[in-house]
Amino acid sequence: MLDAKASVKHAGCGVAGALRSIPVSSSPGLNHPNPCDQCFQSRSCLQAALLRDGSMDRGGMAKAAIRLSKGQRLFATGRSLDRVYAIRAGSFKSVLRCADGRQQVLGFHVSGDTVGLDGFAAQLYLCDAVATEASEACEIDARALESAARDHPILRRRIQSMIAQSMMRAQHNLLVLGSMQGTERLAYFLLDMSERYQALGLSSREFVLRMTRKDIGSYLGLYSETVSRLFSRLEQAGLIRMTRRHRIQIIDRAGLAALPSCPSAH
Amino acid sequence: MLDAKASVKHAGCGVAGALRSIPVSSSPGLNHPNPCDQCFQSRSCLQAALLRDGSMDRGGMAKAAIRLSKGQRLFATGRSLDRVYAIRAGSFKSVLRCADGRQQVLGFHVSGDTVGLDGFAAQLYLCDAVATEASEACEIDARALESAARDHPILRRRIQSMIAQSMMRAQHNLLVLGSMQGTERLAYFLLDMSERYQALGLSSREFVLRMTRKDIGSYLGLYSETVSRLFSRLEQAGLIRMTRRHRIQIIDRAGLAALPSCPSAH
DNA sequence: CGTTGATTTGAATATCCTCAACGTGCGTGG
DNA sequence: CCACGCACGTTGAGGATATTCAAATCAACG
Repeated sequence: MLDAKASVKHAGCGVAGALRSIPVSSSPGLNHPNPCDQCFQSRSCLQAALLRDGSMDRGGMAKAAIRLSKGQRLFATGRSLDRVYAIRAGSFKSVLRCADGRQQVLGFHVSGDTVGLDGFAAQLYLCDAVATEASEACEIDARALESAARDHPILRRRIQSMIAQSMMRAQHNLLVLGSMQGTERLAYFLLDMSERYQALGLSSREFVLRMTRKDIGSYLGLYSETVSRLFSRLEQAGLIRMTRRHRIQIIDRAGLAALPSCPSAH
Repeated sequence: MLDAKASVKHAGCGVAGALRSIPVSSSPGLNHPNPCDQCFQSRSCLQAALLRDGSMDRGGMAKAAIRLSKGQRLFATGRSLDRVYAIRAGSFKSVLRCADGRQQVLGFHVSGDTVGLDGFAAQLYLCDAVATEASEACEIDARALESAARDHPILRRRIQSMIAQSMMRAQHNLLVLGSMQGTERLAYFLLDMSERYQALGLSSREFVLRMTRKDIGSYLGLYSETVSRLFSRLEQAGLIRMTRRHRIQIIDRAGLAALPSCPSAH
């Protein structure tokens, strides 16, 4: 059922895959871009739960959706968590903000992801969620979700599974920042994004990175100039190709996965 | 009630304090080294919950305690989570293990801490817990705990609060690894440990680090040689004093907190 | 009291940061 | 529609920081 070794992986071993390998959930996220009859019946996805709950009517998904332009925040660190959000279109970043102005990008989120769940236990948003392009998200009332989860074990386990994913992702990223060097971190990032786009039914070989070099840098613990240089180096090595700066084509997936890795890694 | 800015801090601002500032919990951990009548009455601590539950009798805490020698594991990554552990004596490290042998120390735990809770949502241990010295831990049955939590809102919120703490700690450490340089990371580590010992009623000014330089290095994303050099530099700067290599004395707390910080930090 | 593993220190090197200049693409408004 | 401004991205050079390999020192333990 569960391969202990497979549940913790790293660049090239498939992060998204590993995160998905915890029991319970078979699909990448709780949300379908379009809620389907099947999930409505099984009450296994967030939309279905809310439909049941009456807080959102069947055909009226769009009514509950919020539109955000680039740079707008979905929620802010420290605020009381009253809603979580299902991303319907576009993309977001999670940002941890320090009192002294320092920032750390904790993650990126695309259509189908749910954001805010990492603060579910704390009942507080643990970070800011900022749109990295014009985006659309669907509000989900946290109380309604909690009560729906109480009644429906499947939904409850799904939510648990998603919270667990954010925990595992955070811990895995600690490994990335703590024991990989720049090139490897970037490769890990690209392969991770590739897998996530694939999980969305999009191409895993070619995709557009919606975030800035600076955001990638923050996420990977590097400066934007370094990120830029590493992109160039990967391109020169024939592992990727870039067009118009944000469109990435992965040429040699295996090459990315098997970069000159740190020998001992601390 | 809650200061949003205070809930995310960094080196020198008091990590442990920040982590404690989430609502619900007033004390640093769920466990008292010695369960008291008060907490038995309020059913607000783990021991009390288990006493109530009958899985552990009042005076018999020691009977349920496990003794581990240095290097032994309390649990292993990927295993099904059936127990969490309250540390009664000694200290542990959490280690994330990669399929390729790479390791990352995720955190250190001392007496009074509870380990394993980060995997509660996943129902899997997300990391290894390894004793860094001869230690003693108290088994807590996860099912019993869950059912006790169902009946007692106070206990439930305590557990939620502890899970939230491990999430916040992981995310905060991402900021440390992602946007601080070596000296600052080490200072952050020392101040964090200092606060944690203080929370235990021990001296915050002088304490013994039970882990190796290599473990500290892994935790901070540095090599053990670098850690050693940074210790020496802090000592030469008059900020700390070291005796017998592991006993640390903090001379100038403010100086540690206000190190030449990264100007822009990505 | 000697062995062993951990720690410290040194020197050379690699990596990454920093500052600076320049190029590119995008959106705005003329 | 084009020109302009502006934010973002790329590239270069030099310097700071951390790694790597090597050797010496220290402390704990049998």
